Amino acid sequence: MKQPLIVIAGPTATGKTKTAVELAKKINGEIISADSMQVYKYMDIGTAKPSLEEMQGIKHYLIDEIYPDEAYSVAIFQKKAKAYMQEILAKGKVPIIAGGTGFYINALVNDNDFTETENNNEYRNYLYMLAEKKGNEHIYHMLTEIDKNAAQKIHPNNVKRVVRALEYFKLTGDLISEHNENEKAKQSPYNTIFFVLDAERSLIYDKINKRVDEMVADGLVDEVKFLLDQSYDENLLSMQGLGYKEIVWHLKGQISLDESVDILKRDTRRFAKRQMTWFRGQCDGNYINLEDFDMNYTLIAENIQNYLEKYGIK
RNA sequence: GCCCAGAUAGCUCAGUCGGUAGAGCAGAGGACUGAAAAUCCUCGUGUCGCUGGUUCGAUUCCGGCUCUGGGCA
Repeated sequence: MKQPLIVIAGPTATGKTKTAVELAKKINGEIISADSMQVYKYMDIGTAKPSLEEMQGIKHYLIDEIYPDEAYSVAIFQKKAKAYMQEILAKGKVPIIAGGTGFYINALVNDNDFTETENNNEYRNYLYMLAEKKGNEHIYHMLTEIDKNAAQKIHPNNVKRVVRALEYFKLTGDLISEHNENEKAKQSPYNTIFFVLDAERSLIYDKINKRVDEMVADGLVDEVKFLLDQSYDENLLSMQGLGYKEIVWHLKGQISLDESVDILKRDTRRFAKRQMTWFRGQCDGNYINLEDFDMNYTLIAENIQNYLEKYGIK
């Protein structure tokens, strides 16, 4: 019997956190965050991190886990999330995965293999330099010679992925295309029950626009200023998050606050769209339309609970 | 009231020396397997303000009207 795994996903600003908390209260659960930005300490407003009140006494994992200059990745997420799942189960509670980073969720659900390798930033930087100097086609051609199948799937302009494919070969001696195929063919070790929060596009965009305004009113600019004052560099991965890079531009005097807010709204809308594409294409989820429940998260959680009971999961 | 300029894609505008039109932005769709809030790919038909006229044919020329700027009174 496979272990059940409850996932609550959906685009940004749809209320994943609220839903997860309400559900946790009902089924004696604890929440593991699948979010690539809420892991960072000090980054609260811009990541829409739940406050202690909003957590309502439910324990959350992988929130405020690391400092903004520490490394984080799918592999780290997966490793930690798996450990926390066991911890929660050992307590006799139910782990609930909640978050918007689809890539992370997939890695966990499918238990993808991330064999340990050393960091090799030198080679990575070398490849970037090559792309810069000789053009994207140059490193793409290198990939064609090593791993034709991978090259076929990656667009030459997608330098990031071309570099990763080359790097993967350098580090492991294996072809990334083979690795990916093997991982895709794998059966998930879990009995995953996947819920995707959803709503009319215009409604989600509306919520995003409002939420960004609220973030600014709540002191987003000061939060970014604080991070910079703590000498967290603007080039850090964490500082590339939505709401951080845009405000940095403003603080550096490149654009007005209004402009940065408009760009932030737009980029967040685009992000939500990408999330929806991901969930649509990658995940076999049960869609929950917020409007069907009048945005009432207690009702939504109840609905999820009923579903779980119906299928004998909890 | 008079004069001038404009009225074209959701927005800002280009253009058609008369043969029903195109950029940027916004937006839409997709990819993704150790950076993923990242990275990358694809997508442009709209009563050319309304209404008469000239013409084989008008968004394009001419007249009138409406609206919006600016100027003069």
